[in-house]
Amino acid sequence: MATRSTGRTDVTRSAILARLGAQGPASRADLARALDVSPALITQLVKELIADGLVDEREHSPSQGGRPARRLGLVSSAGHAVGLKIAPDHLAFVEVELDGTVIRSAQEPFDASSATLLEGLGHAVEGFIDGGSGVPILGIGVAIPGTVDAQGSGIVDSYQLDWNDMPIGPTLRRMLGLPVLVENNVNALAMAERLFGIGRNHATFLTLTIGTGVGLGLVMDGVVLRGGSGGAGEIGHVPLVADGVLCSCGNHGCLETVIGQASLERRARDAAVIPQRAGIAALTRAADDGDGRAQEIFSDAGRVLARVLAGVVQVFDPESVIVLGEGTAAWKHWASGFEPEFRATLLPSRRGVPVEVETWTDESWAQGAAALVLSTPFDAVGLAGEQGRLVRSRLSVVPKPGVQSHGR
Amino acid sequence: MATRSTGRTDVTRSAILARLGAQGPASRADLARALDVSPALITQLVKELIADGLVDEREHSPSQGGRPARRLGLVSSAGHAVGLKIAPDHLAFVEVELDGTVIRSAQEPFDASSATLLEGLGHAVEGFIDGGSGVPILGIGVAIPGTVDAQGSGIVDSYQLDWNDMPIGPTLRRMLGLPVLVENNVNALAMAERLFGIGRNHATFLTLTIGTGVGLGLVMDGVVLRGGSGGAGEIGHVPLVADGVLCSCGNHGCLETVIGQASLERRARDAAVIPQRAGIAALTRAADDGDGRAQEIFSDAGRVLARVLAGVVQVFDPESVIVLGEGTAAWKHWASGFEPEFRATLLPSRRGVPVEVETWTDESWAQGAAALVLSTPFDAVGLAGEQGRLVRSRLSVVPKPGVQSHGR
DNA sequence: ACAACTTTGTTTAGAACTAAAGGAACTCTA
DNA sequence: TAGAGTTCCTTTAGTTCTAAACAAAGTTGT
Repeated sequence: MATRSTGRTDVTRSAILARLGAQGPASRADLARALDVSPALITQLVKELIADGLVDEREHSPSQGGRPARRLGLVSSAGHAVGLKIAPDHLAFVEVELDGTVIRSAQEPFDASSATLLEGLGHAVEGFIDGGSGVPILGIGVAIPGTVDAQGSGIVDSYQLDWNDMPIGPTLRRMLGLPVLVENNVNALAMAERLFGIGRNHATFLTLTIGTGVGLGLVMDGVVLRGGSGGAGEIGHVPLVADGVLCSCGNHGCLETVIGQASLERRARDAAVIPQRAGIAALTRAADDGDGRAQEIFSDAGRVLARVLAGVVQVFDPESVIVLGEGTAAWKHWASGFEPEFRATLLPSRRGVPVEVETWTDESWAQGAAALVLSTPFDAVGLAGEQGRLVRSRLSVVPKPGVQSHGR
Repeated sequence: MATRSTGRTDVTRSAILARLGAQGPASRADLARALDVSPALITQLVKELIADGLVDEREHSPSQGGRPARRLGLVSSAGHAVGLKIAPDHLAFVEVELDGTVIRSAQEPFDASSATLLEGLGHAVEGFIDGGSGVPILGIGVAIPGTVDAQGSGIVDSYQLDWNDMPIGPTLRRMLGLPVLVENNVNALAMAERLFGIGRNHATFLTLTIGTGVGLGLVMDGVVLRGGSGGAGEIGHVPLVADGVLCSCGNHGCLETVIGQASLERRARDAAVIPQRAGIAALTRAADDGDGRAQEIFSDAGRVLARVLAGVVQVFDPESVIVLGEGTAAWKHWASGFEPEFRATLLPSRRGVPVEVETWTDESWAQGAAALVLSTPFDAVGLAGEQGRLVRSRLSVVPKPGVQSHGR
């Protein structure tokens, strides 16, 4: 859609902030090149940003053969973002600085099927924010396992949560008076990866998330692809085995029925590799301890995944694949099956595609959610639309540290 | 990467022209909405465009409840584009108007392995242009079966043509003094589809091309995706059969070895459905004439294709799939296997994805190539880069009809 | 037939941005 | 140690675009 143009809001001011936050300190000249604007504009905007207390001048970087650059850094405490991950039985919160570093985090039980879940959710977020540092909150990012309406207003369909047209975005917006960005959890994670993770160095990559299921995030030319109806990346339901096991989606033989967590656990239990009541953690432990049968379960899954993912890499042509999720704890066991099969199945010209594993923590999902907020100043027009503009304006208006003004 | 902004060249002037060309006449208000600029700007730029003879005012459209709109139309003869398709043994040319209509076309034998192929190519294009209508040529689009360097300068690698780092773009640019845009043929076709075909009504869709092989074009949010190294859409080499038939790519059991033209022909010959020396055309005729064995060969292929394509649709979430290529002549036979399998394999929420067949002519490939030129004013910064800017400037400078000035 | 409403198109002041030219601060070469 | 070359940053004048207010040309309701 003939991408936008000038004027209206100060997109570039925010782009500078986002760039400094995401990529670390940089000189004015660096910024001009990176954002593809004239040095003149950077000079002028940086002057304002310094006056506003959002940016400060740091040390000189060594000369590159000419006048040495004066590096600029983000005053990362100038604004914070909150990330929220919604799971069927609990909520996970984080508060992060502009550069993505986690300030604090929390977990809380939650009942996604409760009749009063919307109020409960709102109060939980209020509670988390109130316990905060006093630094103004720019917005709330919410990661959900499911799909969001295309307009990005935050109305959620989720099979896992058993939600249908659930107005998460509108409700939180009304209760909190803050910008709220709702997105599929896998896409949110891809966004975080692009801003703060390995993806920082690639414009076009795939994120593969291994958890209870498998998911795919598609990032092309620096943009997270959402598909026609916000449902891109559903690799878990790629058809694999004709007339295979019945999948939760109603079809038979989806990838998830073969290499999903439940499938691995069942296989392990049937083979008595782990006790009947044990789960994936026990299986991972067994493999770590050298149990050959446990290792084989993972490497078999790796081989299957390899062929499917090779197909996607063939079609999508990414520079890199990044592996994420709770399941990465067992990745080294997956890899023994995955790696040889993956390489052997790729076109010769793609065979060098790196597969990198990102370190995973309990807070990673919520961190991904927070990245939704921090990413908004980045898109010129922006998926984020109205909410993105609100985040931008809050960022620009942020007062000198000290005074707070959340809500409103 | 923080999409660009204002200034520099008159991007929007060209966007107006492209929009009018691609979507037909529209009012000023329509244009403002479509291009996401202010009505004020449209008023001003249209004034200039009318003065330049590139746009004219047409009839009034009926009122929508307020002041009726005065529609604007492109003076489509204001500039032409040339499209060139390169095949191993021949070249196909078309000259099109700004709205994509074909003015004239030509074919010419060609030897892609000749030592003097570059000069030959240049002279062939010169010959075609010189035989033209006298309307200024905005640029040359070249569609090749292979990959182009990421910078878009037009250096080609092609297995089919047996080319390695072949400087098609630089050579033609030097010989002709015109903007030259080189792109993979499948991607060029996707671009044409987006500008002038069924894809006009969808922002996010797949094009499936069936010819000697199968190819995929990915269009998301109106942009043709090229992948990290310009090789996106290689569905022909998705791994399908473990330890299957050896493929030209060096791997075994690629999709192409199962449903590629050569494979169908072999199967038909082995079963004596067609004579030993006959090809796909004979097989199609047999199926058309009611030969059940021929029909089954196609429907079997359709079933296989359905499962692979369902996987891609799962991952990519397009609004629509468009089928193109010489092979569409037999699509109704493919479809009897494809349709039921495709629907049954998709997620319930995707099951309604339309699969539409575009009408196909001998000139379609070259028309796709020409669309490369006509699309350049559309991208804000643009894949097209330098060449796109040149096309834009030629479009703006186009004189009142009459005077010509190609080269230089 | 008149006001109220809607949509289209135009004008004007001002914001966002660029290009071009030049000053500032350093390195390299002779 | 002087000049030539680089890279970084700033200033100035001018372009592209927006926002806001308004004029134009219709439809609809009473």
